[in-house]
Amino acid sequence: MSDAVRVRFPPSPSGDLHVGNIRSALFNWAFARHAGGTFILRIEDTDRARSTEESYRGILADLRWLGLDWDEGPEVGGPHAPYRQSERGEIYADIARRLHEGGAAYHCYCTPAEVEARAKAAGRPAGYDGHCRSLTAEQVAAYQAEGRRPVLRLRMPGRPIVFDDLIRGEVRFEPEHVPDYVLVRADGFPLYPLVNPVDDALMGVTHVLRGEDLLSSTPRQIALYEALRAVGASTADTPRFGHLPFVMGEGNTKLSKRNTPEVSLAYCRDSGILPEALLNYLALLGWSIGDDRELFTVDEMAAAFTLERVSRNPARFDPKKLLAINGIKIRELAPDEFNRRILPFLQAAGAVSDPPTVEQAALIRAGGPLVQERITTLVEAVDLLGFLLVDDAAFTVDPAAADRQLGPDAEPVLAAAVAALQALPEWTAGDLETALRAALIDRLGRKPKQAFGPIRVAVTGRTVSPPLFESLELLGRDRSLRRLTAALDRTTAAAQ
RNA sequence: GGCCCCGUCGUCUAGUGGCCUAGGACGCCGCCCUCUCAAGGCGGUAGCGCCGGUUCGAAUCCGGUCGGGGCUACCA
Repeated sequence: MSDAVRVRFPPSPSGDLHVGNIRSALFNWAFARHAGGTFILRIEDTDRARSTEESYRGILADLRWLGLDWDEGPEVGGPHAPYRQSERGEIYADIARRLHEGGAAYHCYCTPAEVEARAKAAGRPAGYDGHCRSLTAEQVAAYQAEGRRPVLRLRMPGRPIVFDDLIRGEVRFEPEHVPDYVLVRADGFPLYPLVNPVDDALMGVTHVLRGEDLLSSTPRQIALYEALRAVGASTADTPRFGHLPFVMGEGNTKLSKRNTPEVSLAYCRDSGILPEALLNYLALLGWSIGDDRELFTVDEMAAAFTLERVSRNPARFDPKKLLAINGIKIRELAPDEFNRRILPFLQAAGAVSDPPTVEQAALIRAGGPLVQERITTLVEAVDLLGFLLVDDAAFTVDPAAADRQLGPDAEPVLAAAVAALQALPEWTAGDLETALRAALIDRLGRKPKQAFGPIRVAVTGRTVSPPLFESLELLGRDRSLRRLTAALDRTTAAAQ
């Protein structure tokens, strides 16, 4: 028996990946990479009503976007294919039959209502009472004559189940709290409590790292592993279990897209969160690298990842901190890389063609560094660079910005600016600054704020922009002057 | 209700009996820089849920209590 680490991430394709899922995928991935083990992706889509092909494709795309590569699973294959449970129906049917024939599981004809009624009548807590554990042939015949169809239940061992949780330590369950449970529905549909451990066993999973919501189902899975071995359906050792703390929403609420859109990976991607930032932030939710450090790459995380440093407390998801880390990661990008990353956002906004023209590419190359340190998410690059990239015909001045900066007061400023700039021999940031300071501050006596505000709005259309003189240089003499005179005309007209 | 898990600044965390008058980060507040917005620099705010016990000594160990969460399906 090899001691190589094998872990898995088993999402259900019934929606977008959210930060809770991703954190779980990340920890499994890091654990596998740290140990030089295998990271398996398995799609739990037995529930056809809730599973969609779209979601399935989305999950693969999301994991690739994040850079969490899997060694076995859909599209990459592996020795235990197929890795989609919807394609493994025969395997589950066979295992169920062997569990039944081997006596580890039995047919139960009780309806849920009957089970509940008996528990209530006996004053016991809800749960199955083992009623059908040893039915006689006559009783079975009678039930069948009634037209009842049985579910398959696992026969739980009548002893405490104790296991050493990798994160929480020893956890113990007494037999009366873990009743016989359903493996296969009356219509033959195999349930999660069967298929999940069966696949783990068949795929040789050695460590199960998952959310703590599954802690109380662990004794049932341990019992199933034992049953599988008892009937000769598997020789796999029971894996080690480790239960990760929850990732919760704000307050003490559950994670929800309603109050916190950032929990959705799709939202993060579309708003310009970097995958490396999302991963770095999520790593902090329930794990620490130590040494008062919290910025690192996924590879550094994998190198350092151990379960001893996983926390037992639930963590609140904090979009503010995600954004803070995103800003840092954006600033860490090499300039070319930064420009490459903002391109899709500029294109989506219609500011740049696909592919960009030579002129657009040059403007992005020159303008990128001006905005890199002033944005928190990549979409914001559109707001800051848009004035530079749009056609003159499409250029507009934000009305609120015009109200604030292009009133009657602005007229002399704009007039002086136009005059000074028309005469300027060299159109460079340095010369532009010298000329404008001389014209507006020295000669007109304006404060810098009052001097440059109107020019900024006239030229960029906004009160917030990249540094003014560099912006003017990039925009070029003709376009700048045209915008300044347009603004001047406007203030003049308004004054009359 | 029963069973299980958890409890350090608002939030994420460091802390594994003396290095803790509890460290870092985000947030927030103030100041500096400054053509806007950022970035950056400096400073500040704020925490061991509570009660007992063990010990020379407890955020750290034990018990209890209170609080939060999960599970208790023929969902996953």
